[in-house]
Amino acid sequence: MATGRTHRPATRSRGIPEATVARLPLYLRALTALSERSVPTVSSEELAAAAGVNSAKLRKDFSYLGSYGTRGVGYDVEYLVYQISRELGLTQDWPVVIVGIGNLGAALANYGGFASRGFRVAALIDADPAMAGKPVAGIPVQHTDDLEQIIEDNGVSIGVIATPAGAAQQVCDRLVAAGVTSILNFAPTVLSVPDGVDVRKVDLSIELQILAFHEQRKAGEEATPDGAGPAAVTRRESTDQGPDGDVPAVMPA
Amino acid sequence: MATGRTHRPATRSRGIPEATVARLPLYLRALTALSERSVPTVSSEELAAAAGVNSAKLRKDFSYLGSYGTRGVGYDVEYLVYQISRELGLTQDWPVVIVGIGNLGAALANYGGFASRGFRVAALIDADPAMAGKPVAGIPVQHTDDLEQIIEDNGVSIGVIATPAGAAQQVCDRLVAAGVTSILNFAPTVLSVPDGVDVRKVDLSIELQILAFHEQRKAGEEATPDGAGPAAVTRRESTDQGPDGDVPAVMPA
DNA sequence: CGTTGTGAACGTCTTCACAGCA
DNA sequence: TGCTGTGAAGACGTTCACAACG
Repeated sequence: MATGRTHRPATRSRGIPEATVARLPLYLRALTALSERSVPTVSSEELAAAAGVNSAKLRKDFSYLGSYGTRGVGYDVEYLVYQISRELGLTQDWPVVIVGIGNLGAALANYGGFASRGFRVAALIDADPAMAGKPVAGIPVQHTDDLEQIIEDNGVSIGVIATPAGAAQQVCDRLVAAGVTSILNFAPTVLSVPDGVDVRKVDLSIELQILAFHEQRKAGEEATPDGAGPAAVTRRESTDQGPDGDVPAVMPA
Repeated sequence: MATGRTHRPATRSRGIPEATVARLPLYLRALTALSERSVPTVSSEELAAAAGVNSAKLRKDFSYLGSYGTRGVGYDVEYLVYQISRELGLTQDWPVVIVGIGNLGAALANYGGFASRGFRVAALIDADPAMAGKPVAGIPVQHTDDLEQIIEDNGVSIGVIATPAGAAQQVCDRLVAAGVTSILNFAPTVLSVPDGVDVRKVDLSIELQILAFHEQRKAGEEATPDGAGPAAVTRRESTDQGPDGDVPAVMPA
Protein backbone atom coordinates (compact mmCIF):
# COMPACT_ATOMS: atom_id res chain seq x y z
CA MET A 1 0.00 0.00 0.00
CA ALA A 2 0.97 3.50 -0.48
CA THR A 3 3.20 5.17 1.94
CA GLY A 4 0.72 7.45 3.48
CA ARG A 5 2.54 10.68 3.28
CA THR A 6 1.27 13.33 5.56
CA HIS A 7 -0.52 15.42 2.97
CA ARG A 8 0.54 17.51 0.00
CA PRO A 9 3.26 15.51 -1.71
CA ALA A 10 6.00 18.06 -1.15
CA THR A 11 4.98 20.62 -3.65
CA ARG A 12 3.96 24.09 -2.64
CA SER A 13 6.54 26.19 -0.92
CA ARG A 14 3.70 28.32 0.34
CA GLY A 15 2.77 25.58 2.77
CA ILE A 16 2.91 25.77 6.53
CA PRO A 17 4.93 22.90 8.02
CA GLU A 18 2.84 20.15 9.60
CA ALA A 19 4.70 20.52 12.87
CA THR A 20 3.66 24.15 12.95
CA VAL A 21 0.04 23.41 12.10
CA ALA A 22 -0.09 20.94 14.98
CA ARG A 23 0.99 23.65 17.40
CA LEU A 24 -1.35 26.39 16.23
CA PRO A 25 -4.25 25.06 18.33
CA LEU A 26 -1.96 25.21 21.34
CA TYR A 27 -1.11 28.84 20.75
CA LEU A 28 -4.74 29.59 20.11
CA ARG A 29 -5.74 28.11 23.42
CA ALA A 30 -3.14 30.13 25.31
CA LEU A 31 -4.12 33.28 23.44
CA THR A 32 -7.79 32.76 24.15
CA ALA A 33 -7.02 32.54 27.85
CA LEU A 34 -5.06 35.80 27.65
CA SER A 35 -7.86 37.40 25.70
CA GLU A 36 -10.34 36.48 28.40
CA ARG A 37 -8.13 38.17 30.93
CA SER A 38 -8.10 41.21 28.65
CA VAL A 39 -4.33 41.10 28.18
CA PRO A 40 -3.64 43.34 25.17
CA THR A 41 -0.18 42.19 24.08
CA VAL A 42 2.16 39.32 24.82
CA SER A 43 5.81 38.58 24.10
CA SER A 44 6.99 35.42 22.39
CA GLU A 45 8.60 34.43 25.67
CA GLU A 46 5.40 34.72 27.69
CA LEU A 47 3.18 33.12 25.11
CA ALA A 48 5.62 30.28 24.60
CA ALA A 49 5.61 29.57 28.34
CA ALA A 50 1.83 29.52 28.38
CA ALA A 51 1.71 27.14 25.44
CA GLY A 52 4.47 24.88 26.71
CA VAL A 53 7.00 25.39 23.91
CA ASN A 54 10.18 27.46 23.63
CA SER A 55 10.11 30.96 22.25
CA ALA A 56 12.36 30.38 19.27
CA LYS A 57 10.03 27.69 18.01
CA LEU A 58 7.02 29.90 18.51
CA ARG A 59 8.55 32.81 16.62
CA LYS A 60 9.56 30.52 13.80
CA ASP A 61 6.05 29.12 13.68
CA PHE A 62 4.50 32.57 13.50
CA SER A 63 6.94 33.59 10.81
CA TYR A 64 5.26 31.10 8.50
CA LEU A 65 1.97 32.90 8.96
CA GLY A 66 3.37 36.35 8.34
CA SER A 67 4.82 39.19 10.36
CA TYR A 68 2.16 39.75 12.96
CA GLY A 69 4.33 41.03 15.80
CA THR A 70 5.86 44.35 16.70
CA ARG A 71 9.57 44.43 17.49
CA GLY A 72 10.34 45.61 20.95
CA VAL A 73 6.74 45.05 21.99
CA GLY A 74 5.30 41.64 21.19
CA TYR A 75 2.09 40.38 19.64
CA ASP A 76 -1.38 41.87 19.76
CA VAL A 77 -3.48 39.16 21.41
CA GLU A 78 -6.79 39.80 19.65
CA TYR A 79 -5.18 40.12 16.27
CA LEU A 80 -3.25 36.89 16.66
CA VAL A 81 -6.35 35.05 17.82
CA TYR A 82 -8.04 36.13 14.64
CA GLN A 83 -5.15 35.29 12.35
CA ILE A 84 -4.62 31.84 13.78
CA SER A 85 -8.33 31.08 13.79
CA ARG A 86 -8.52 32.05 10.16
CA GLU A 87 -5.47 30.00 9.26
CA LEU A 88 -6.96 26.96 10.96
CA GLY A 89 -10.28 27.49 9.27
CA LEU A 90 -12.12 28.07 12.52
CA THR A 91 -13.87 31.20 11.36
CA GLN A 92 -16.32 28.96 9.62
CA ASP A 93 -18.77 26.47 11.02
CA TRP A 94 -17.82 22.80 10.80
CA PRO A 95 -20.67 20.36 11.25
CA VAL A 96 -19.38 17.00 12.51
CA VAL A 97 -21.04 13.65 13.09
CA ILE A 98 -20.03 11.23 15.80
CA VAL A 99 -20.55 7.59 14.98
CA GLY A 100 -20.65 5.09 17.83
CA ILE A 101 -22.32 6.46 20.93
CA GLY A 102 -20.84 4.28 23.64
CA ASN A 103 -19.03 5.65 26.64
CA LEU A 104 -16.48 7.42 24.52
CA GLY A 105 -18.90 8.73 21.93
CA ALA A 106 -21.09 10.13 24.68
CA ALA A 107 -18.07 11.76 26.30
CA LEU A 108 -17.17 13.37 22.98
CA ALA A 109 -20.74 14.57 22.45
CA ASN A 110 -20.62 16.22 25.84
CA TYR A 111 -17.16 17.67 25.34
CA GLY A 112 -17.33 21.43 25.49
CA GLY A 113 -14.09 21.98 23.62
CA PHE A 114 -15.75 21.29 20.30
CA ALA A 115 -18.53 23.83 20.30
CA SER A 116 -16.18 26.52 21.53
CA ARG A 117 -14.01 26.14 18.45
CA GLY A 118 -16.45 26.32 15.60
CA PHE A 119 -17.27 22.64 15.60
CA ARG A 120 -20.94 21.79 15.79
CA VAL A 121 -22.13 18.28 16.56
CA ALA A 122 -24.65 17.91 13.75
CA ALA A 123 -25.66 14.36 14.58
CA LEU A 124 -24.98 11.32 16.73
CA ILE A 125 -25.20 7.96 15.02
CA ASP A 126 -25.28 4.47 16.51
CA ALA A 127 -25.99 0.99 15.19
CA ASP A 128 -28.04 -0.04 18.22
CA PRO A 129 -31.76 0.38 17.46
CA ALA A 130 -32.41 0.70 21.18
CA MET A 131 -30.36 3.91 21.22
CA ALA A 132 -32.35 5.57 18.44
CA GLY A 133 -34.20 8.62 19.63
CA LYS A 134 -32.52 8.74 23.00
CA PRO A 135 -30.97 12.11 23.64
CA VAL A 136 -27.26 12.32 24.46
CA ALA A 137 -25.93 15.74 25.30
CA GLY A 138 -29.29 17.05 24.18
CA ILE A 139 -29.02 15.52 20.73
CA PRO A 140 -31.18 12.56 19.73
CA VAL A 141 -29.23 9.53 18.56
CA GLN A 142 -30.02 8.41 15.02
CA HIS A 143 -29.66 4.98 13.47
CA THR A 144 -26.80 3.98 11.20
CA ASP A 145 -29.26 3.27 8.41
CA ASP A 146 -29.70 6.98 7.91
CA LEU A 147 -25.98 7.79 7.87
CA GLU A 148 -25.75 8.80 4.23
CA GLN A 149 -28.85 10.98 4.42
CA ILE A 150 -27.58 12.71 7.56
CA ILE A 151 -24.21 13.50 6.00
CA GLU A 152 -25.84 14.95 2.95
CA ASP A 153 -28.54 16.93 4.72
CA ASN A 154 -26.05 18.58 7.02
CA GLY A 155 -23.21 19.06 4.58
CA VAL A 156 -20.86 17.19 6.89
CA SER A 157 -17.23 16.85 5.83
CA ILE A 158 -15.71 15.79 9.16
CA GLY A 159 -16.61 12.53 10.87
CA VAL A 160 -15.60 11.10 14.23
CA ILE A 161 -15.45 7.33 14.63
CA ALA A 162 -15.90 6.05 18.18
CA THR A 163 -17.16 2.57 17.34
CA PRO A 164 -15.63 -0.76 18.33
CA ALA A 165 -12.63 -1.72 16.20
CA GLY A 166 -14.58 -4.26 14.18
CA ALA A 167 -17.04 -1.73 12.83
CA ALA A 168 -14.63 1.12 12.14
CA GLN A 169 -13.58 0.34 8.58
CA GLN A 170 -17.13 -0.24 7.45
CA VAL A 171 -18.31 2.99 9.02
CA CYS A 172 -15.33 4.76 7.51
CA ASP A 173 -16.18 3.47 4.03
CA ARG A 174 -19.75 4.67 4.33
CA LEU A 175 -18.71 8.08 5.64
CA VAL A 176 -16.27 8.52 2.77
CA ALA A 177 -18.76 7.33 0.17
CA ALA A 178 -21.23 9.84 1.53
CA GLY A 179 -18.78 12.69 1.12
CA VAL A 180 -16.79 12.94 4.36
CA THR A 181 -13.17 13.89 3.66
CA SER A 182 -11.71 14.16 7.16
CA ILE A 183 -11.92 11.50 9.83
CA LEU A 184 -10.93 11.44 13.47
CA ASN A 185 -10.57 7.81 14.45
CA PHE A 186 -10.73 6.59 18.04
CA ALA A 187 -11.04 2.92 17.14
CA PRO A 188 -7.82 0.93 17.47
CA THR A 189 -7.61 0.06 13.78
CA VAL A 190 -5.68 1.24 10.77
CA LEU A 191 -8.24 2.76 8.44
CA SER A 192 -7.83 2.46 4.73
CA VAL A 193 -9.07 5.48 2.80
CA PRO A 194 -8.85 6.86 -0.73
CA ASP A 195 -6.45 9.64 -1.59
CA GLY A 196 -7.73 13.01 -0.61
CA VAL A 197 -9.20 11.85 2.67
CA ASP A 198 -7.37 12.77 5.86
CA VAL A 199 -7.36 10.51 8.87
CA ARG A 200 -6.07 11.36 12.30
CA LYS A 201 -6.14 8.76 14.99
CA VAL A 202 -6.25 8.90 18.73
CA ASP A 203 -5.37 5.71 20.50
CA LEU A 204 -5.65 5.82 24.25
CA SER A 205 -3.75 2.65 24.97
CA ILE A 206 -0.87 3.68 22.70
CA GLU A 207 -0.22 6.73 24.83
CA LEU A 208 -0.09 4.63 27.95
CA GLN A 209 2.31 2.20 26.31
CA ILE A 210 4.67 5.02 25.44
CA LEU A 211 4.57 6.18 29.04
CA ALA A 212 5.26 2.65 30.22
CA PHE A 213 8.34 2.51 28.01
CA HIS A 214 9.84 5.57 29.67
CA GLU A 215 8.66 4.53 33.10
CA GLN A 216 10.49 1.29 32.71
CA ARG A 217 13.69 3.12 31.83
CA LYS A 218 13.47 5.22 34.95
CA ALA A 219 13.20 2.15 37.12
CA GLY A 220 16.40 0.80 35.63
CA GLU A 221 18.37 3.78 36.85
CA GLU A 222 17.72 3.61 40.54
CA ALA A 223 20.90 5.06 41.90
CA THR A 224 21.22 8.00 39.57
CA PRO A 225 24.54 7.96 37.75
CA ASP A 226 25.09 11.67 37.59
CA GLY A 227 25.22 14.27 40.31
CA ALA A 228 21.79 15.79 40.62
CA GLY A 229 19.60 12.78 41.04
CA PRO A 230 15.89 12.63 40.46
CA ALA A 231 15.09 15.09 43.18
CA ALA A 232 16.03 18.13 41.15
CA VAL A 233 13.26 20.59 41.65
CA THR A 234 13.33 22.63 38.49
CA ARG A 235 9.97 22.91 36.86
CA ARG A 236 9.23 22.39 33.26
CA GLU A 237 6.22 23.32 31.21
CA SER A 238 6.89 20.58 28.80
CA THR A 239 4.33 19.87 26.21
CA ASP A 240 6.53 18.17 23.72
CA GLN A 241 5.77 14.63 23.27
CA GLY A 242 8.02 13.98 20.38
CA PRO A 243 7.21 12.47 17.05
CA ASP A 244 4.18 10.43 16.63
CA GLY A 245 4.83 7.92 14.16
CA ASP A 246 1.76 8.64 12.29
CA VAL A 247 -1.24 9.30 13.73
CA PRO A 248 0.52 10.69 16.01
CA ALA A 249 -1.15 12.02 17.10
CA VAL A 250 -4.14 13.38 17.53
CA MET A 251 -3.58 14.80 20.50
CA PRO A 252 -6.31 16.51 21.30
CA ALA A 253 -6.06 19.69 22.50
CA MET B 1 10.12 27.71 30.03
CA ALA B 2 12.44 24.86 29.65
CA THR B 3 13.06 23.50 26.26
CA GLY B 4 11.42 20.20 26.69
CA ARG B 5 13.84 17.94 25.01
CA THR B 6 12.42 14.64 24.01
CA HIS B 7 13.89 12.62 26.85
CA ARG B 8 17.41 11.66 27.73
CA PRO B 9 19.47 14.74 26.96
CA ALA B 10 21.28 13.17 24.05
CA THR B 11 23.47 10.86 25.91
CA ARG B 12 23.17 7.14 25.46
CA SER B 13 23.67 5.87 21.97
CA ARG B 14 21.87 2.79 23.16
CA GLY B 15 18.58 4.67 23.03
CA ILE B 16 15.66 3.91 20.77
CA PRO B 17 14.46 6.98 18.83
CA GLU B 18 11.22 8.48 20.13
CA ALA B 19 9.62 8.16 16.72
CA THR B 20 10.31 4.44 16.85
CA VAL B 21 8.98 4.04 20.38
CA ALA B 22 5.75 5.76 19.32
CA ARG B 23 5.29 3.17 16.58
CA LEU B 24 6.03 0.06 18.61
CA PRO B 25 2.48 -0.10 20.01
CA LEU B 26 1.20 -0.01 16.44
CA TYR B 27 3.35 -2.95 15.43
CA LEU B 28 2.36 -4.77 18.57
CA ARG B 29 -1.30 -4.37 17.78
CA ALA B 30 -0.85 -5.69 14.26
CA LEU B 31 1.26 -8.59 15.50
CA THR B 32 -1.27 -9.50 18.15
CA ALA B 33 -3.95 -9.72 15.48
CA LEU B 34 -1.71 -12.01 13.41
CA SER B 35 -0.96 -14.09 16.47
CA GLU B 36 -4.65 -14.60 17.11
CA ARG B 37 -5.01 -15.88 13.58
CA SER B 38 -2.13 -18.24 14.29
CA VAL B 39 0.04 -16.76 11.56
CA PRO B 40 3.57 -18.03 12.28
CA THR B 41 5.74 -15.56 10.33
CA VAL B 42 5.28 -12.27 8.56
CA SER B 43 7.39 -10.20 6.17
CA SER B 44 8.22 -6.57 6.75
CA GLU B 45 6.05 -5.73 3.77
CA GLU B 46 2.96 -7.46 5.16
CA LEU B 47 3.40 -6.27 8.69
CA ALA B 48 4.02 -2.72 7.53
CA ALA B 49 0.77 -2.77 5.57
CA ALA B 50 -1.13 -4.03 8.60
CA ALA B 51 0.36 -1.31 10.78
CA GLY B 52 -0.08 1.47 8.25
CA VAL B 53 3.56 2.38 7.70
CA ASN B 54 6.05 1.62 4.93
CA SER B 55 8.32 -1.36 5.14
CA ALA B 56 11.62 0.51 5.12
CA LYS B 57 10.57 2.41 8.20
CA LEU B 58 9.45 -0.74 9.91
CA ARG B 59 12.72 -2.52 9.22
CA LYS B 60 14.68 0.46 10.42
CA ASP B 61 12.60 0.56 13.59
CA PHE B 62 13.17 -3.11 14.27
CA SER B 63 16.88 -2.72 13.65
CA TYR B 64 17.05 -0.56 16.79
CA LEU B 65 15.70 -3.43 18.84
CA GLY B 66 18.08 -6.02 17.45
CA SER B 67 18.16 -8.52 14.60
CA TYR B 68 14.97 -10.41 15.15
CA GLY B 69 14.18 -11.39 11.58
CA THR B 70 15.33 -14.10 9.21
CA ARG B 71 16.53 -13.05 5.78
CA GLY B 72 14.49 -14.53 3.00
CA VAL B 73 11.73 -15.45 5.43
CA GLY B 74 10.52 -12.63 7.65
CA TYR B 75 9.77 -12.28 11.34
CA ASP B 76 8.49 -14.87 13.79
CA VAL B 77 5.23 -13.41 15.04
CA GLU B 78 5.25 -14.78 18.58
CA TYR B 79 8.86 -13.90 19.12
CA LEU B 80 8.38 -10.34 17.95
CA VAL B 81 5.31 -9.91 20.14
CA TYR B 82 7.41 -10.90 23.09
CA GLN B 83 10.37 -8.70 22.23
CA ILE B 84 8.28 -5.60 21.61
CA SER B 85 6.22 -6.19 24.74
CA ARG B 86 9.38 -6.46 26.75
CA GLU B 87 10.86 -3.35 25.19
CA LEU B 88 7.72 -1.38 25.99
CA GLY B 89 7.67 -2.70 29.53
CA LEU B 90 4.37 -4.48 29.06
CA THR B 91 5.53 -7.73 30.54
CA GLN B 92 5.00 -6.21 33.92
CA ASP B 93 1.81 -5.02 35.58
CA TRP B 94 1.20 -1.26 35.64
CA PRO B 95 -1.38 -0.11 38.14
CA VAL B 96 -2.92 3.21 37.02
CA VAL B 97 -5.34 5.61 38.66
CA ILE B 98 -7.87 7.68 36.77
CA VAL B 99 -8.71 11.03 38.33
CA GLY B 100 -11.91 12.74 37.27
CA ILE B 101 -14.74 10.34 36.62
CA GLY B 102 -16.95 12.35 34.32
CA ASN B 103 -18.00 11.17 30.90
CA LEU B 104 -14.46 10.80 29.72
CA GLY B 105 -13.11 9.24 32.90
CA ALA B 106 -15.90 6.68 32.83
CA ALA B 107 -15.16 5.93 29.18
CA LEU B 108 -11.52 5.37 30.04
CA ALA B 109 -12.42 3.14 32.98
CA ASN B 110 -14.51 1.01 30.65
CA TYR B 111 -11.94 0.99 27.87
CA GLY B 112 -10.83 -2.56 27.23
CA GLY B 113 -7.58 -1.60 25.57
CA PHE B 114 -5.95 -0.92 28.90
CA ALA B 115 -6.43 -4.21 30.65
CA SER B 116 -5.37 -6.14 27.57
CA ARG B 117 -1.98 -4.45 27.62
CA GLY B 118 -0.80 -4.93 31.16
CA PHE B 119 -2.46 -1.82 32.51
CA ARG B 120 -4.68 -2.33 35.53
CA VAL B 121 -7.07 0.33 36.72
CA ALA B 122 -6.16 0.33 40.39
CA ALA B 123 -8.53 3.09 41.41
CA LEU B 124 -10.97 5.72 40.21
CA ILE B 125 -10.85 9.08 41.99
CA ASP B 126 -13.29 11.98 41.87
CA ALA B 127 -13.77 15.19 43.81
CA ASP B 128 -17.55 14.86 43.94
CA PRO B 129 -18.61 13.33 47.29
CA ALA B 130 -21.79 12.12 45.64
CA MET B 131 -19.73 9.86 43.39
CA ALA B 132 -17.91 8.18 46.26
CA GLY B 133 -18.70 4.51 46.52
CA LYS B 134 -20.56 4.34 43.24
CA PRO B 135 -19.16 1.66 41.00
CA VAL B 136 -17.97 2.59 37.51
CA ALA B 137 -16.81 -0.25 35.31
CA GLY B 138 -17.07 -2.41 38.40
CA ILE B 139 -14.69 -0.27 40.43
CA PRO B 140 -15.96 1.88 43.29
CA VAL B 141 -15.11 5.57 42.94
CA GLN B 142 -13.03 7.00 45.79
CA HIS B 143 -12.77 10.56 46.99
CA THR B 144 -9.91 12.89 46.17
CA ASP B 145 -9.10 13.24 49.84
CA ASP B 146 -7.63 9.75 49.79
CA LEU B 147 -5.53 10.29 46.66
CA GLU B 148 -2.12 10.11 48.33
CA GLN B 149 -3.04 7.01 50.30
CA ILE B 150 -4.38 5.27 47.21
CA ILE B 151 -1.21 6.00 45.21
CA GLU B 152 0.95 4.66 47.97
CA ASP B 153 -1.10 1.57 48.79
CA ASN B 154 -1.19 0.49 45.17
CA GLY B 155 2.31 1.47 44.17
CA VAL B 156 0.96 3.56 41.32
CA SER B 157 3.44 5.32 39.07
CA ILE B 158 1.13 6.20 36.17
CA GLY B 159 -1.79 8.58 36.56
CA VAL B 160 -4.50 9.61 34.11
CA ILE B 161 -6.04 13.07 34.48
CA ALA B 162 -9.55 13.44 33.08
CA THR B 163 -10.70 16.35 35.21
CA PRO B 164 -11.87 19.77 34.02
CA ALA B 165 -9.02 22.08 32.99
CA GLY B 166 -9.23 24.11 36.17
CA ALA B 167 -8.46 21.19 38.44
CA ALA B 168 -5.76 19.53 36.36
CA GLN B 169 -2.64 21.27 37.65
CA GLN B 170 -3.65 20.81 41.26
CA VAL B 171 -4.39 17.13 40.74
CA CYS B 172 -1.12 16.80 38.85
CA ASP B 173 0.83 18.34 41.73
CA ARG B 174 -0.73 15.95 44.22
CA LEU B 175 -0.11 12.94 42.01
CA VAL B 176 3.52 13.89 41.57
CA ALA B 177 4.01 14.62 45.26
CA ALA B 178 2.56 11.21 46.03
CA GLY B 179 5.06 9.50 43.74
CA VAL B 180 3.50 9.35 40.28
CA THR B 181 6.14 9.85 37.58
CA SER B 182 4.11 9.43 34.37
CA ILE B 183 0.95 11.33 33.55
CA LEU B 184 -1.51 11.04 30.70
CA ASN B 185 -3.37 14.33 30.54
CA PHE B 186 -6.76 14.73 28.88
CA ALA B 187 -7.43 18.16 30.32
CA PRO B 188 -6.84 21.04 27.91
CA THR B 189 -4.06 22.60 29.98
CA VAL B 190 -0.30 22.74 29.89
CA LEU B 191 0.86 20.90 32.98
CA SER B 192 3.95 22.01 34.80
CA VAL B 193 5.92 19.16 36.31
CA PRO B 194 9.34 18.63 37.89
CA ASP B 195 12.15 17.04 35.96
CA GLY B 196 11.89 13.30 35.81
CA VAL B 197 8.14 13.27 35.33
CA ASP B 198 6.78 12.44 31.88
CA VAL B 199 3.60 13.98 30.58
CA ARG B 200 1.72 13.01 27.48
CA LYS B 201 -1.36 14.89 26.49
CA VAL B 202 -4.36 13.99 24.45
CA ASP B 203 -6.49 16.88 23.33
CA LEU B 204 -9.59 16.05 21.42
CA SER B 205 -10.33 19.47 20.04
CA ILE B 206 -6.76 19.97 18.80
CA GLU B 207 -7.08 16.99 16.51
CA LEU B 208 -10.26 18.37 15.03
CA GLN B 209 -8.60 21.72 14.48
CA ILE B 210 -5.78 20.09 12.56
CA LEU B 211 -8.33 18.31 10.38
CA ALA B 212 -10.16 21.58 9.83
CA PHE B 213 -6.94 23.18 8.61
CA HIS B 214 -6.50 20.57 5.91
CA GLU B 215 -10.18 20.48 5.12
CA GLN B 216 -10.09 24.18 4.45
CA ARG B 217 -7.21 23.76 2.03
CA LYS B 218 -9.09 21.13 0.08
CA ALA B 219 -12.03 23.47 -0.38
CA GLY B 220 -9.71 26.07 -1.85
CA GLU B 221 -8.63 23.78 -4.62
CA GLU B 222 -11.95 22.99 -6.23
CA ALA B 223 -10.90 22.45 -9.80
CA THR B 224 -7.81 20.38 -9.22
CA PRO B 225 -4.75 21.95 -10.79
CA ASP B 226 -3.00 18.77 -11.83
CA GLY B 227 -4.15 15.93 -13.99
CA ALA B 228 -5.58 13.29 -11.74
CA GLY B 229 -8.02 15.22 -9.67
CA PRO B 230 -9.49 14.27 -6.33
CA ALA B 231 -11.28 11.26 -7.69
CA ALA B 232 -8.21 9.10 -7.86
CA VAL B 233 -9.18 5.79 -6.43
CA THR B 234 -5.95 4.49 -5.04
CA ARG B 235 -6.23 3.42 -1.45
CA ARG B 236 -3.92 4.38 1.28
CA GLU B 237 -3.42 2.84 4.67
CA SER B 238 -2.22 6.09 5.96
CA THR B 239 -1.52 6.29 9.57
CA ASP B 240 0.95 9.10 9.42
CA GLN B 241 -0.24 12.16 11.05
CA GLY B 242 2.96 14.00 10.98
CA PRO B 243 4.59 15.64 13.90
CA ASP B 244 2.56 16.40 16.85
CA GLY B 245 3.88 19.12 18.55
CA ASP B 246 2.55 17.62 21.51
CA VAL B 247 1.00 14.46 21.47
CA PRO B 248 3.40 12.40 20.17
CA ALA B 249 5.91 12.75 22.64
CA VAL B 250 6.88 12.19 25.96
CA MET B 251 9.22 14.49 26.69
CA PRO B 252 10.00 15.33 29.88
CA ALA B 253 12.50 14.33 31.92
C1' DC C 1 16.05 -16.32 -4.46
C1' DG C 2 13.67 -13.45 -1.27
C1' DT C 3 13.82 -10.66 2.53
C1' DT C 4 16.35 -8.54 6.15
C1' DG C 5 19.47 -5.07 7.99
C1' DT C 6 21.81 -0.77 7.19
C1' DG C 7 24.96 2.99 5.27
C1' DA C 8 24.17 7.04 2.93
C1' DA C 9 21.26 10.61 0.94
C1' DC C 10 17.66 13.42 1.74
C1' DG C 11 14.09 16.02 3.93
C1' DT C 12 11.99 18.04 8.00
C1' DC C 13 12.06 20.15 12.52
C1' DT C 14 14.48 22.54 16.15
C1' DT C 15 17.71 25.55 18.06
C1' DC C 16 21.05 29.15 17.84
C1' DA C 17 22.37 33.65 17.42
C1' DC C 18 21.99 38.01 15.73
C1' DA C 19 20.56 41.62 12.34
C1' DG C 20 16.74 44.67 11.91
C1' DC C 21 13.25 47.40 13.48
C1' DA C 22 9.81 49.87 16.62
C1' DT D 1 16.88 49.20 24.35
C1' DG D 2 13.92 45.15 23.77
C1' DC D 3 11.83 41.90 21.15
C1' DT D 4 10.74 40.11 16.62
C1' DG D 5 11.94 37.74 12.43
C1' DT D 6 15.14 34.76 10.14
C1' DG D 7 19.46 32.74 7.99
C1' DA D 8 22.41 29.14 9.16
C1' DA D 9 23.70 25.12 11.80
C1' DG D 10 22.56 21.07 13.77
C1' DA D 11 19.60 17.22 15.36
C1' DC D 12 16.33 14.09 14.07
C1' DG D 13 13.46 11.26 11.06
C1' DT D 14 12.53 9.01 6.59
C1' DT D 15 13.56 6.91 2.37
C1' DC D 16 16.59 4.79 -0.85
C1' DA D 17 19.03 1.15 -2.53
C1' DC D 18 21.81 -2.63 -2.03
C1' DA D 19 25.03 -5.82 0.26
C1' DA D 20 24.56 -9.68 3.31
C1' DC D 21 22.72 -13.83 4.28
C1' DG D 22 19.41 -17.65 5.54
